[in-house]
Amino acid sequence: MSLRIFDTLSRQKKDFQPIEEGKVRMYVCGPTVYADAHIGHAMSAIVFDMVHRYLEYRGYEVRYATNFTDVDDKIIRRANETGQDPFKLANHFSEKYLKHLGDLNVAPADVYPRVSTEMDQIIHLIQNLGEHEYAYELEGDVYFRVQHDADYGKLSHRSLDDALSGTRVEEDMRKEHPGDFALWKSAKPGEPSWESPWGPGRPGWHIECSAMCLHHLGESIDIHGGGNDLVFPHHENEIAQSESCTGKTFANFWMHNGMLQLAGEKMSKSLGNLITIDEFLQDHSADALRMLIYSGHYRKPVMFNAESINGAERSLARLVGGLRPATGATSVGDAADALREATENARANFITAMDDDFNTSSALAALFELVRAINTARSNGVSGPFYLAAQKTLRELGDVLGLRLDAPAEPDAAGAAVGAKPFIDLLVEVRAGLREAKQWALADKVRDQLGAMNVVLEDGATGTTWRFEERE
RNA sequence: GGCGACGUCGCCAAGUGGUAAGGCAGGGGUCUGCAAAACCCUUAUCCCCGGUUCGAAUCCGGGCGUCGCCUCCA
Repeated sequence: MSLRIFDTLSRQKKDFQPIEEGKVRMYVCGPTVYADAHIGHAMSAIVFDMVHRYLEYRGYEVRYATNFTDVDDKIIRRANETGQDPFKLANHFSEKYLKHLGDLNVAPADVYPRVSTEMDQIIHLIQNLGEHEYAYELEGDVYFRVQHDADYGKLSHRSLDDALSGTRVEEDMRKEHPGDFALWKSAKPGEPSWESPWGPGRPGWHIECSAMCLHHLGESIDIHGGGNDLVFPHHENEIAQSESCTGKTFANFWMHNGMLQLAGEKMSKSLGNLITIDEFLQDHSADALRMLIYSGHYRKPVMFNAESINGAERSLARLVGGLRPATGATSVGDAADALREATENARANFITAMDDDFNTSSALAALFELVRAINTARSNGVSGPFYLAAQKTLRELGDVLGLRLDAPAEPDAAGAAVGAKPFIDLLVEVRAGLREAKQWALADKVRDQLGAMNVVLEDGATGTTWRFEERE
Protein backbone atom coordinates (compact mmCIF):
# COMPACT_ATOMS: atom_id res chain seq x y z
CA MET A 1 0.00 0.00 0.00
CA SER A 2 1.40 3.32 -0.92
CA LEU A 3 0.69 6.98 -1.05
CA ARG A 4 -1.05 8.24 -4.15
CA ILE A 5 -1.21 11.92 -5.05
CA PHE A 6 -3.19 13.69 -7.74
CA ASP A 7 -0.93 15.55 -10.14
CA THR A 8 -2.43 18.52 -11.94
CA LEU A 9 -0.06 18.16 -14.86
CA SER A 10 -0.89 14.57 -15.76
CA ARG A 11 -4.44 14.97 -14.40
CA GLN A 12 -4.31 11.72 -12.49
CA LYS A 13 -3.42 10.15 -9.21
CA LYS A 14 0.07 8.73 -9.31
CA ASP A 15 1.99 6.57 -6.87
CA PHE A 16 4.19 8.84 -4.88
CA GLN A 17 7.83 8.01 -5.42
CA PRO A 18 10.32 10.59 -4.20
CA ILE A 19 13.32 11.46 -6.33
CA GLU A 20 15.64 10.63 -3.49
CA GLU A 21 14.74 7.59 -1.39
CA GLY A 22 13.10 8.60 1.86
CA LYS A 23 13.35 12.31 1.21
CA VAL A 24 10.84 14.81 -0.10
CA ARG A 25 11.47 18.28 -1.43
CA MET A 26 8.40 20.46 -1.45
CA TYR A 27 7.79 24.06 -2.48
CA VAL A 28 4.57 25.98 -1.96
CA CYS A 29 3.81 29.45 -3.28
CA GLY A 30 3.16 31.88 -0.47
CA PRO A 31 1.36 35.21 -0.41
CA THR A 32 2.18 38.62 -1.77
CA VAL A 33 2.57 40.58 1.41
CA TYR A 34 0.80 43.88 0.90
CA ALA A 35 -2.19 43.41 3.20
CA ASP A 36 -3.53 41.22 5.98
CA ALA A 37 -3.81 37.59 4.96
CA HIS A 38 -7.30 36.11 4.84
CA ILE A 39 -8.56 32.66 5.63
CA GLY A 40 -8.20 31.63 2.00
CA HIS A 41 -4.45 31.96 2.48
CA ALA A 42 -4.87 30.09 5.73
CA MET A 43 -6.58 27.27 3.90
CA SER A 44 -3.69 26.88 1.51
CA ALA A 45 -1.19 26.98 4.34
CA ILE A 46 -3.20 24.40 6.29
CA VAL A 47 -3.64 22.07 3.33
CA PHE A 48 0.07 21.95 2.65
CA ASP A 49 0.86 21.76 6.35
CA MET A 50 -1.31 18.66 6.42
CA VAL A 51 0.64 17.26 3.45
CA HIS A 52 3.91 18.15 5.15
CA ARG A 53 2.88 16.51 8.42
CA TYR A 54 1.52 13.38 6.75
CA LEU A 55 4.67 12.88 4.68
CA GLU A 56 6.69 13.05 7.88
CA TYR A 57 4.27 10.70 9.60
CA ARG A 58 4.89 8.25 6.75
CA GLY A 59 8.58 8.44 7.47
CA TYR A 60 9.84 10.85 4.86
CA GLU A 61 12.40 13.46 5.64
CA VAL A 62 10.82 16.59 4.21
CA ARG A 63 12.58 19.73 3.10
CA TYR A 64 9.87 22.34 2.80
CA ALA A 65 10.21 25.82 1.34
CA THR A 66 7.50 28.45 1.05
CA ASN A 67 8.09 31.99 -0.08
CA PHE A 68 7.00 35.56 0.45
CA THR A 69 6.57 37.79 -2.57
CA ASP A 70 7.85 40.98 -1.03
CA VAL A 71 8.68 42.90 -4.22
CA ASP A 72 5.62 43.55 -6.32
CA ASP A 73 3.51 46.21 -8.06
CA LYS A 74 0.80 46.10 -5.45
CA ILE A 75 3.20 46.46 -2.57
CA ILE A 76 4.71 49.51 -4.22
CA ARG A 77 1.31 50.99 -4.96
CA ARG A 78 0.12 50.38 -1.44
CA ALA A 79 3.27 51.87 0.01
CA ASN A 80 2.91 54.96 -2.14
CA GLU A 81 -0.72 55.36 -1.17
CA THR A 82 0.04 55.21 2.52
CA GLY A 83 3.35 57.00 2.40
CA GLN A 84 5.31 54.05 3.73
CA ASP A 85 8.53 52.45 2.75
CA PRO A 86 7.70 49.43 0.57
CA PHE A 87 10.28 47.24 2.26
CA LYS A 88 8.95 48.05 5.71
CA LEU A 89 5.40 47.46 4.53
CA ALA A 90 6.27 44.06 3.08
CA ASN A 91 8.27 43.12 6.13
CA HIS A 92 5.42 44.10 8.43
CA PHE A 93 2.96 41.82 6.66
CA SER A 94 5.51 39.01 6.29
CA GLU A 95 6.13 38.95 10.02
CA LYS A 96 2.44 39.14 10.73
CA TYR A 97 1.81 36.22 8.42
CA LEU A 98 4.47 34.16 10.14
CA LYS A 99 2.80 34.84 13.45
CA HIS A 100 -0.53 33.73 12.02
CA LEU A 101 1.00 30.51 10.75
CA GLY A 102 2.02 29.82 14.33
CA ASP A 103 -1.47 30.65 15.59
CA LEU A 104 -2.84 28.21 13.03
CA ASN A 105 -0.47 25.51 14.27
CA VAL A 106 1.25 25.32 10.90
CA ALA A 107 4.55 23.52 11.37
CA PRO A 108 7.47 25.73 10.33
CA ALA A 109 8.94 25.37 6.87
CA ASP A 110 12.66 24.85 6.55
CA VAL A 111 13.15 28.05 4.66
CA TYR A 112 11.06 31.13 3.84
CA PRO A 113 12.82 32.77 0.92
CA ARG A 114 11.88 36.30 -0.14
CA VAL A 115 12.34 38.03 -3.46
CA SER A 116 14.33 40.83 -1.89
CA THR A 117 16.99 38.45 -0.63
CA GLU A 118 17.22 36.24 -3.73
CA MET A 119 18.03 38.89 -6.30
CA ASP A 120 21.33 37.37 -7.44
CA GLN A 121 19.73 34.01 -8.16
CA ILE A 122 16.89 35.69 -10.03
CA ILE A 123 19.25 37.72 -12.23
CA HIS A 124 21.41 34.68 -12.97
CA LEU A 125 18.37 32.70 -14.00
CA ILE A 126 17.23 35.42 -16.39
CA GLN A 127 20.72 35.64 -17.85
CA ASN A 128 20.77 31.92 -18.38
CA LEU A 129 17.42 32.04 -20.18
CA GLY A 130 18.68 34.86 -22.35
CA GLU A 131 21.74 32.90 -23.36
CA HIS A 132 19.55 30.12 -24.65
CA GLU A 133 17.11 32.22 -26.67
CA TYR A 134 14.35 31.87 -24.09
CA ALA A 135 14.41 35.54 -23.22
CA TYR A 136 14.78 38.83 -25.02
CA GLU A 137 15.28 42.38 -23.89
CA LEU A 138 13.17 45.38 -24.84
CA GLU A 139 14.31 48.76 -23.55
CA GLY A 140 15.34 47.49 -20.15
CA ASP A 141 12.49 44.99 -19.84
CA VAL A 142 13.14 41.30 -20.34
CA TYR A 143 10.48 38.90 -21.59
CA PHE A 144 10.15 35.15 -21.76
CA ARG A 145 9.77 33.90 -25.33
CA VAL A 146 6.90 31.40 -25.10
CA GLN A 147 7.19 30.30 -28.72
CA HIS A 148 10.66 29.00 -28.02
CA ASP A 149 9.28 26.68 -25.35
CA ALA A 150 7.87 23.65 -27.17
CA ASP A 151 5.64 22.39 -24.37
CA TYR A 152 4.43 25.71 -23.02
CA GLY A 153 0.90 25.24 -21.66
CA LYS A 154 1.28 21.65 -20.55
CA LEU A 155 0.28 22.29 -16.94
CA SER A 156 -2.88 24.26 -17.58
CA HIS A 157 -3.55 22.24 -20.73
CA ARG A 158 -4.02 25.10 -23.07
CA SER A 159 -2.33 25.83 -26.33
CA LEU A 160 -0.76 29.14 -27.17
CA ASP A 161 -3.78 29.81 -29.38
CA ASP A 162 -6.17 29.03 -26.52
CA ALA A 163 -4.30 31.39 -24.33
CA LEU A 164 -4.96 34.13 -26.80
CA SER A 165 -8.61 33.61 -27.62
CA GLY A 166 -10.82 35.66 -25.38
CA THR A 167 -7.86 37.12 -23.61
CA ARG A 168 -8.39 40.42 -21.93
CA VAL A 169 -4.74 41.13 -21.40
CA GLU A 170 -3.75 44.52 -22.58
CA GLU A 171 -1.34 43.69 -25.28
CA ASP A 172 2.05 45.21 -25.29
CA MET A 173 2.64 45.51 -29.03
CA ARG A 174 6.39 45.38 -28.59
CA LYS A 175 6.27 41.78 -27.44
CA GLU A 176 7.03 39.07 -29.97
CA HIS A 177 4.04 37.06 -28.83
CA PRO A 178 1.12 38.21 -26.68
CA GLY A 179 1.79 35.31 -24.32
CA ASP A 180 5.32 36.44 -23.56
CA PHE A 181 5.60 37.49 -19.93
CA ALA A 182 7.95 39.75 -18.03
CA LEU A 183 11.03 38.32 -16.38
CA TRP A 184 12.45 41.72 -15.51
CA LYS A 185 10.78 45.10 -15.39
CA SER A 186 12.77 48.29 -15.81
CA ALA A 187 12.46 50.70 -12.91
CA LYS A 188 10.08 53.60 -13.12
CA PRO A 189 10.81 56.75 -11.15
CA GLY A 190 10.27 56.39 -7.42
CA GLU A 191 10.25 52.60 -7.46
CA PRO A 192 12.63 50.38 -5.59
CA SER A 193 15.09 48.84 -8.01
CA TRP A 194 18.13 46.61 -8.26
CA GLU A 195 21.05 46.82 -10.63
CA SER A 196 21.09 44.28 -13.43
CA PRO A 197 22.68 43.66 -16.84
CA TRP A 198 19.58 45.30 -18.32
CA GLY A 199 19.74 48.34 -16.11
CA PRO A 200 17.94 49.08 -12.83
CA GLY A 201 14.70 47.25 -12.34
CA ARG A 202 12.95 44.45 -10.49
CA PRO A 203 11.85 40.89 -11.23
CA GLY A 204 8.59 39.84 -12.82
CA TRP A 205 6.19 37.86 -10.67
CA HIS A 206 6.92 34.32 -11.87
CA ILE A 207 10.70 34.28 -12.02
CA GLU A 208 11.13 34.59 -8.27
CA CYS A 209 9.58 31.22 -7.52
CA SER A 210 11.65 29.47 -10.16
CA ALA A 211 14.80 31.04 -8.79
CA MET A 212 14.03 30.36 -5.15
CA CYS A 213 12.97 26.82 -5.84
CA LEU A 214 16.07 26.01 -7.87
CA HIS A 215 18.26 27.68 -5.30
CA HIS A 216 16.84 26.12 -2.14
CA LEU A 217 15.57 22.76 -3.33
CA GLY A 218 17.35 21.92 -6.58
CA GLU A 219 16.56 21.46 -10.23
CA SER A 220 13.93 18.78 -9.76
CA ILE A 221 11.63 18.67 -6.78
CA ASP A 222 9.00 16.21 -5.64
CA ILE A 223 6.01 18.42 -4.91
CA HIS A 224 5.14 21.93 -5.98
CA GLY A 225 1.96 23.34 -4.51
CA GLY A 226 -0.33 26.32 -4.31
CA GLY A 227 -3.91 27.43 -4.80
CA ASN A 228 -5.57 26.32 -8.02
CA ASP A 229 -5.85 29.94 -9.07
CA LEU A 230 -2.11 29.81 -9.59
CA VAL A 231 -2.17 27.09 -12.22
CA PHE A 232 -2.27 29.65 -14.97
CA PRO A 233 -0.32 31.74 -15.53
CA HIS A 234 1.92 31.54 -12.47
CA HIS A 235 2.82 27.86 -12.32
CA GLU A 236 2.71 27.46 -16.07
CA ASN A 237 5.31 30.17 -16.33
CA GLU A 238 7.37 28.73 -13.52
CA ILE A 239 7.61 25.46 -15.39
CA ALA A 240 8.54 27.25 -18.58
CA GLN A 241 11.31 29.20 -16.90
CA SER A 242 12.72 26.41 -14.79
CA GLU A 243 12.65 23.65 -17.37
CA SER A 244 13.96 25.89 -20.11
CA CYS A 245 16.89 26.64 -17.86
CA THR A 246 17.67 23.15 -16.57
CA GLY A 247 16.25 20.87 -19.25
CA LYS A 248 14.91 18.73 -16.43
CA THR A 249 11.46 18.04 -15.02
CA PHE A 250 10.79 20.84 -12.57
CA ALA A 251 8.35 19.07 -10.26
CA ASN A 252 7.04 15.51 -10.26
CA PHE A 253 3.77 16.37 -8.56
CA TRP A 254 1.78 19.57 -8.95
CA MET A 255 -0.72 19.90 -6.13
CA HIS A 256 -3.43 22.56 -6.08
CA ASN A 257 -5.94 23.26 -3.36
CA GLY A 258 -9.47 24.43 -4.08
CA MET A 259 -10.69 27.89 -3.20
CA LEU A 260 -12.43 28.92 -0.02
CA GLN A 261 -15.83 30.26 -1.00
CA LEU A 262 -17.59 33.10 0.77
CA ALA A 263 -21.17 33.74 -0.29
CA GLY A 264 -20.67 31.51 -3.29
CA GLU A 265 -17.62 33.31 -4.59
CA LYS A 266 -13.93 32.84 -4.25
CA MET A 267 -12.62 34.81 -1.30
CA SER A 268 -9.93 37.10 -2.61
CA LYS A 269 -8.28 40.39 -2.04
CA SER A 270 -9.36 41.76 -5.39
CA LEU A 271 -13.01 40.90 -4.83
CA GLY A 272 -12.85 42.37 -1.35
CA ASN A 273 -15.06 39.64 0.13
CA LEU A 274 -12.69 38.41 2.72
CA ILE A 275 -12.34 37.48 6.33
CA THR A 276 -8.85 38.04 7.65
CA ILE A 277 -7.09 35.48 9.77
CA ASP A 278 -7.21 37.97 12.63
CA GLU A 279 -10.96 38.32 12.35
CA PHE A 280 -11.44 34.60 12.13
CA LEU A 281 -9.34 33.79 15.16
CA GLN A 282 -11.26 36.28 17.28
CA ASP A 283 -14.32 34.10 17.00
CA HIS A 284 -13.05 30.62 16.25
CA SER A 285 -10.17 28.28 16.92
CA ALA A 286 -7.57 27.20 14.40
CA ASP A 287 -8.82 23.65 14.92
CA ALA A 288 -12.28 24.71 13.78
CA LEU A 289 -10.90 26.02 10.50
CA ARG A 290 -8.98 22.79 10.03
CA MET A 291 -12.10 20.73 10.65
CA LEU A 292 -13.97 22.77 8.07
CA ILE A 293 -11.21 22.27 5.52
CA TYR A 294 -10.81 18.59 6.27
CA SER A 295 -14.52 17.88 6.04
CA GLY A 296 -14.13 17.97 2.27
CA HIS A 297 -11.34 17.24 -0.12
CA TYR A 298 -8.49 19.70 -0.51
CA ARG A 299 -8.92 20.01 -4.27
CA LYS A 300 -12.56 21.02 -4.01
CA PRO A 301 -13.98 24.38 -3.04
CA VAL A 302 -14.96 24.86 0.60
CA MET A 303 -17.96 26.93 1.58
CA PHE A 304 -17.40 29.28 4.49
CA ASN A 305 -20.44 30.60 6.32
CA ALA A 306 -21.90 30.66 9.82
CA GLU A 307 -23.50 27.27 9.35
CA SER A 308 -20.46 25.49 7.97
CA ILE A 309 -18.07 26.80 10.61
CA ASN A 310 -20.60 26.00 13.32
CA GLY A 311 -20.79 22.42 12.08
CA ALA A 312 -17.01 22.26 12.10
CA GLU A 313 -16.89 23.42 15.70
CA ARG A 314 -19.44 20.84 16.76
CA SER A 315 -17.60 18.00 15.12
CA LEU A 316 -14.39 19.26 16.72
CA ALA A 317 -16.07 19.16 20.12
CA ARG A 318 -16.91 15.55 19.45
CA LEU A 319 -13.27 14.69 18.82
CA VAL A 320 -12.18 16.55 21.95
CA GLY A 321 -14.86 14.68 23.89
CA GLY A 322 -12.96 11.48 23.19
CA LEU A 323 -10.12 12.73 25.34
CA ARG A 324 -12.03 12.90 28.59
CA PRO A 325 -10.55 10.84 31.40
CA ALA A 326 -11.73 7.36 32.20
CA THR A 327 -14.09 7.00 35.12
CA GLY A 328 -14.11 3.24 35.63
CA ALA A 329 -11.55 0.75 36.84
CA THR A 330 -11.60 -2.10 34.33
CA SER A 331 -8.37 -2.54 32.46
CA VAL A 332 -8.90 -5.97 30.94
CA GLY A 333 -11.77 -7.95 29.50
CA ASP A 334 -13.96 -7.87 26.42
CA ALA A 335 -14.61 -4.14 26.58
CA ALA A 336 -10.90 -3.40 26.81
CA ASP A 337 -10.14 -5.78 23.95
CA ALA A 338 -12.80 -4.16 21.80
CA LEU A 339 -11.20 -0.80 22.41
CA ARG A 340 -7.76 -2.11 21.52
CA GLU A 341 -9.10 -3.52 18.27
CA ALA A 342 -10.95 -0.31 17.45
CA THR A 343 -7.75 1.62 18.03
CA GLU A 344 -5.84 -0.51 15.56
CA ASN A 345 -8.62 -0.23 13.01
CA ALA A 346 -8.75 3.53 13.37
CA ARG A 347 -5.07 3.90 12.65
CA ALA A 348 -5.21 1.58 9.65
CA ASN A 349 -8.28 3.29 8.23
CA PHE A 350 -6.75 6.68 8.78
CA ILE A 351 -3.64 5.73 6.83
CA THR A 352 -5.62 4.13 4.03
CA ALA A 353 -7.69 7.28 3.68
CA MET A 354 -4.72 9.65 3.75
CA ASP A 355 -2.76 7.50 1.33
CA ASP A 356 -5.50 8.06 -1.21
CA ASP A 357 -4.61 11.61 -2.18
CA PHE A 358 -5.11 12.93 1.36
CA ASN A 359 -8.73 11.95 1.75
CA THR A 360 -9.16 13.87 5.00
CA SER A 361 -12.90 13.40 5.06
CA SER A 362 -12.49 9.63 5.29
CA ALA A 363 -9.57 10.08 7.68
CA LEU A 364 -11.81 12.07 10.01
CA ALA A 365 -14.42 9.34 9.80
CA ALA A 366 -11.78 6.97 11.19
CA LEU A 367 -11.19 9.36 14.09
CA PHE A 368 -14.91 9.67 14.81
CA GLU A 369 -15.17 5.92 14.93
CA LEU A 370 -12.29 5.83 17.37
CA VAL A 371 -14.03 8.43 19.53
CA ARG A 372 -17.17 6.35 19.62
CA ALA A 373 -15.15 3.32 20.66
CA ILE A 374 -13.51 5.32 23.44
CA ASN A 375 -16.86 6.63 24.66
CA THR A 376 -18.33 3.17 24.66
CA ALA A 377 -15.35 1.84 26.56
CA ARG A 378 -15.68 4.62 29.09
CA SER A 379 -19.34 3.78 29.61
CA ASN A 380 -18.29 0.21 30.17
CA GLY A 381 -15.88 1.27 32.85
CA VAL A 382 -12.69 0.72 30.87
CA SER A 383 -9.56 2.48 32.05
CA GLY A 384 -5.87 1.66 32.08
CA PRO A 385 -3.38 1.00 29.29
CA PHE A 386 -5.82 0.34 26.44
CA TYR A 387 -7.87 3.40 27.29
CA LEU A 388 -4.78 5.57 27.41
CA ALA A 389 -3.42 4.02 24.23
CA ALA A 390 -6.65 4.77 22.39
CA GLN A 391 -6.54 8.39 23.47
CA LYS A 392 -2.88 8.61 22.62
CA THR A 393 -3.68 7.36 19.13
CA LEU A 394 -6.45 9.93 18.81
CA ARG A 395 -4.04 12.69 19.77
CA GLU A 396 -1.33 11.33 17.50
CA LEU A 397 -3.56 11.10 14.42
CA GLY A 398 -5.08 14.46 15.24
CA ASP A 399 -1.59 15.88 15.36
CA VAL A 400 -0.90 14.52 11.87
CA LEU A 401 -3.77 16.76 10.80
CA GLY A 402 -2.36 19.65 12.81
CA LEU A 403 -5.24 19.51 15.28
CA ARG A 404 -4.41 20.61 18.80
CA LEU A 405 -7.56 19.04 20.27
CA ASP A 406 -7.29 21.21 23.34
CA ALA A 407 -10.12 21.13 25.74
CA PRO A 408 -11.39 24.69 26.02
CA ALA A 409 -8.92 26.32 28.34
CA GLU A 410 -9.56 28.13 31.53
CA PRO A 411 -9.85 31.78 30.62
CA ASP A 412 -6.49 33.43 31.08
CA ALA A 413 -5.67 36.78 32.62
CA ALA A 414 -7.83 38.50 30.03
CA GLY A 415 -10.74 36.36 31.10
CA ALA A 416 -10.28 37.52 34.69
CA ALA A 417 -10.89 34.01 35.91
CA VAL A 418 -7.42 33.05 37.03
CA GLY A 419 -7.54 30.97 40.13
CA ALA A 420 -11.24 30.29 39.83
CA LYS A 421 -10.70 26.56 39.99
CA PRO A 422 -10.70 26.11 43.78
CA PHE A 423 -13.88 28.15 44.08
CA ILE A 424 -15.60 26.11 41.41
CA ASP A 425 -14.46 22.91 43.06
CA LEU A 426 -15.91 24.21 46.30
CA LEU A 427 -19.24 25.04 44.68
CA VAL A 428 -19.37 21.62 43.08
CA GLU A 429 -18.67 20.03 46.43
CA VAL A 430 -21.35 22.07 48.17
CA ARG A 431 -23.77 21.21 45.41
CA ALA A 432 -23.02 17.54 45.90
CA GLY A 433 -24.23 17.99 49.45
CA LEU A 434 -27.38 19.72 48.25
CA ARG A 435 -28.06 16.87 45.85
CA GLU A 436 -27.62 14.35 48.61
CA ALA A 437 -30.18 16.29 50.61
CA LYS A 438 -32.36 16.36 47.49
CA GLN A 439 -32.33 20.13 47.45
CA TRP A 440 -32.85 20.02 43.69
CA ALA A 441 -33.85 23.63 43.22
CA LEU A 442 -30.69 24.93 44.84
CA ALA A 443 -28.47 22.35 43.17
CA ASP A 444 -29.89 23.25 39.76
CA LYS A 445 -29.42 26.91 40.47
CA VAL A 446 -25.72 26.38 41.13
CA ARG A 447 -25.40 24.44 37.87
CA ASP A 448 -27.33 27.02 35.88
CA GLN A 449 -25.44 29.96 37.30
CA LEU A 450 -22.08 28.33 36.66
CA GLY A 451 -23.27 27.48 33.18
CA ALA A 452 -23.93 31.14 32.59
CA MET A 453 -20.25 31.69 33.41
CA ASN A 454 -19.17 29.08 30.85
CA VAL A 455 -18.59 26.40 33.46
CA VAL A 456 -20.39 23.25 32.40
CA LEU A 457 -21.31 20.70 35.03
CA GLU A 458 -22.08 17.11 34.18
CA ASP A 459 -23.39 14.71 36.78
CA GLY A 460 -22.17 11.18 36.22
CA ALA A 461 -22.56 7.94 38.08
CA THR A 462 -19.26 8.45 39.85
CA GLY A 463 -19.59 12.12 40.60
CA THR A 464 -19.74 15.48 38.94
CA THR A 465 -17.20 16.71 36.41
CA TRP A 466 -16.91 20.27 35.19
CA ARG A 467 -15.08 22.12 32.45
CA PHE A 468 -14.86 25.49 30.83
CA GLU A 469 -16.72 25.74 27.58
CA GLU A 470 -17.43 28.62 25.27
CA ARG A 471 -21.13 28.95 24.71
CA GLU A 472 -23.00 30.91 22.07
C1' G B 1 -16.01 32.42 -26.43
C1' G B 2 -11.82 28.69 -24.77
C1' C B 3 -10.04 25.22 -20.83
C1' G B 4 -11.35 22.59 -16.36
C1' A B 5 -14.03 20.92 -11.93
C1' C B 6 -18.41 19.71 -9.58
C1' G B 7 -23.99 18.33 -8.81
C1' U B 8 -24.88 11.91 -3.36
C1' C B 9 -30.08 12.04 2.96
C1' G B 10 -32.73 18.71 5.85
C1' C B 11 -27.17 20.67 5.89
C1' C B 12 -21.76 19.38 5.21
C1' A B 13 -19.48 15.23 2.81
C1' A B 14 -16.79 10.13 1.50
C1' G B 15 -17.52 6.47 -2.08
C1' U B 16 -15.40 6.22 -9.31
C1' G B 17 -18.48 -0.87 -12.04
C1' G B 18 -21.20 -5.16 -7.78
C1' U B 19 -26.38 -3.12 -4.74
C1' A B 20 -24.68 4.02 -0.52
C1' A B 21 -18.55 5.96 5.23
C1' G B 22 -18.63 9.84 8.66
C1' G B 23 -20.18 14.67 11.11
C1' C B 24 -24.29 18.11 12.20
C1' A B 25 -29.55 18.47 12.62
C1' G B 26 -34.32 15.39 13.34
C1' G B 27 -37.25 11.07 15.49
C1' G B 28 -37.39 6.85 19.12
C1' G B 29 -34.90 4.50 23.33
C1' U B 30 -31.18 3.49 27.61
C1' C B 31 -28.87 6.10 31.69
C1' U B 32 -30.16 10.44 35.11
C1' G B 33 -33.90 13.56 40.64
C1' C B 34 -33.83 16.82 36.37
C1' A B 35 -30.36 18.47 32.74
C1' A B 36 -26.07 17.59 29.99
C1' A B 37 -22.85 14.13 27.99
C1' A B 38 -22.53 9.27 26.26
C1' C B 39 -24.45 4.86 23.99
C1' C B 40 -28.23 2.06 20.91
C1' C B 41 -31.95 2.18 16.98
C1' U B 42 -33.79 5.17 12.95
C1' U B 43 -33.72 8.66 7.99
C1' A B 44 -31.12 8.56 0.64
C1' U B 45 -30.73 4.45 -4.92
C1' C B 46 -27.12 9.19 -5.83
C1' C B 47 -29.64 16.72 -10.90
C1' C B 48 -32.56 15.19 -15.62
C1' C B 49 -32.78 12.18 -20.27
C1' G B 50 -30.70 8.37 -23.24
C1' G B 51 -26.88 4.53 -23.94
C1' U B 52 -23.02 0.51 -22.66
C1' U B 53 -23.11 -3.75 -19.10
C1' C B 54 -25.45 -9.73 -16.08
C1' G B 55 -24.91 -5.36 -12.97
C1' A B 56 -23.66 2.04 -12.72
C1' A B 57 -23.95 7.11 -8.02
C1' U B 58 -19.62 5.12 -10.40
C1' C B 59 -18.33 4.33 -17.88
C1' C B 60 -20.26 7.01 -22.64
C1' G B 61 -23.53 10.89 -25.08
C1' G B 62 -26.95 15.00 -24.48
C1' G B 63 -29.34 18.60 -21.25
C1' C B 64 -29.86 21.75 -16.89
C1' G B 65 -27.30 24.05 -12.78
C1' U B 66 -23.09 25.74 -9.68
C1' C B 67 -17.97 27.03 -9.39
C1' G B 68 -12.78 27.99 -10.94
C1' C B 69 -9.06 29.64 -14.60
C1' C B 70 -8.31 32.47 -19.16
C1' U B 71 -6.22 39.72 -15.69
C1' C B 72 -3.30 40.52 -9.74
C1' C B 73 -4.95 36.42 -6.66
C1' A B 74 -3.68 30.81 -1.84
